[in-house]
Amino acid sequence: MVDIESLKQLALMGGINSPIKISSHEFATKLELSPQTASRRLQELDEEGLISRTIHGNGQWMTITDLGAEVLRGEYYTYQRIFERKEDMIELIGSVTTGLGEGQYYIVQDGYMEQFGEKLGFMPFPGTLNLNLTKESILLRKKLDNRKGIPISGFKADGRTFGGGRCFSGEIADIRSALIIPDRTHYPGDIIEILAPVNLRESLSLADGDKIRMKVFI
Amino acid sequence: MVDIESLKQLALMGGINSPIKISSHEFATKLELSPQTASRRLQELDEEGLISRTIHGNGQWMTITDLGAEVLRGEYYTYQRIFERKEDMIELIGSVTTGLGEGQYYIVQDGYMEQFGEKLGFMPFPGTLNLNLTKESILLRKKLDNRKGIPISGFKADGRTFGGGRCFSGEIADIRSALIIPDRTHYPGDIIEILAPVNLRESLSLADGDKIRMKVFI
DNA sequence: ATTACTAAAAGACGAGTAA
DNA sequence: TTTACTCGTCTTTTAGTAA
Repeated sequence: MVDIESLKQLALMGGINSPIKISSHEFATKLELSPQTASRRLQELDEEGLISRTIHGNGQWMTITDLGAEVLRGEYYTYQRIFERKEDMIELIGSVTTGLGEGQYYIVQDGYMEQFGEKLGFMPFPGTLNLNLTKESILLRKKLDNRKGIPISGFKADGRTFGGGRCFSGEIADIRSALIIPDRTHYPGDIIEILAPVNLRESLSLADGDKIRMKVFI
Repeated sequence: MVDIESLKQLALMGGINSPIKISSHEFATKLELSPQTASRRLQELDEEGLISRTIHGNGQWMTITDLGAEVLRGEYYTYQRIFERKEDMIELIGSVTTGLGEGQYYIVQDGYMEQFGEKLGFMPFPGTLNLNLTKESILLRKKLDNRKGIPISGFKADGRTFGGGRCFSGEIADIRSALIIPDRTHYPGDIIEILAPVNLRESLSLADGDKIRMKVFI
């Protein structure tokens, strides 16, 4: 179990962008803990790669690593999910289908992955799950057409252009996931592409044709 | 220490607005804990008044109480503070002064209090701390004039009208606080009114004339 | 003053069990 | 099936201490 509490405290002290100097004793006071425990917690965060430290005789300088920031951001997004849960939530139902295999090529691009990590709060498994929507869901899905969603910017890399798109947060069988809609989509409206932190096909033991429902927050 | 982890999980399951039915075993699975521990954690949350339950033979219905939601929201705002920390932060310096005593009358109005709780993430102590700004700080404060801040809407109650205003989150001596600026202020620009979850005068042992600095996120 | 070790005290967990 | 108790075990914390 990650000691999110200590990490959060360090972030509040400003350690997320720049190194901060702090002694175990100071830190202990903040957390209402003994200096020994504070010291040990910092050691543990260090060992887990969530912070990096340089220790001096009179304290230690530390920064929250990218990994640490990612953990905190994930936590932040969890709360966002709790409190920003829109009244409007649609439930799309569709059957699992095998896409053109293009999805993977696109989403693994650094230019996309970075944005996903930052804006969705998770690093997607490098592949999308495609659902062939039912007729009712196709109509429901259209609601998304005039929603902003979470914008993903286009970029240039390897001498070519990658287009932008929009994401919508959601859940599949309680797994946090996101629907991604490219701005210039080549898919008709009856197929959706889904990102998740895990391989949904494996995690949920899905095969082509299986029906599954996805909650989408709009 | 509050078991924020369990509370968060319940919120994710939807317990924040409506009662949810769940068994210790289900809950244990989610949290990767034994049913015994899950059961005990729910008991504790109940005893602390963070959730309320009605227990049946085959599970229990529970809702997160207002107190519980407040705790979670506080957590949410903490992360907001970490991640939405604006580059722009100003530090206002001023000396403690006794206001006209009007502040209290206004802010205790339900119409305001509800908004404070929701938008600031804390329930303010029913009274404001007034600071008489230094010359430099008066200039700095003007930066806020063209910032949106956190809008507080006006309302009608008891047959009269209460005006709106803007708040700016900040910190005084590490205590989360907020500066409040009424839309139609009667104060000149050299005095600011500060809200905090505690009585700042007492907590910080302040007397009139004491100099103190407040960080304001703009 | 630090950090961080060891060992004792405190607390959390989960198996077993009753209702 | 539940919830929730007791109790042994394991984990975490803190006091004491060294560097």
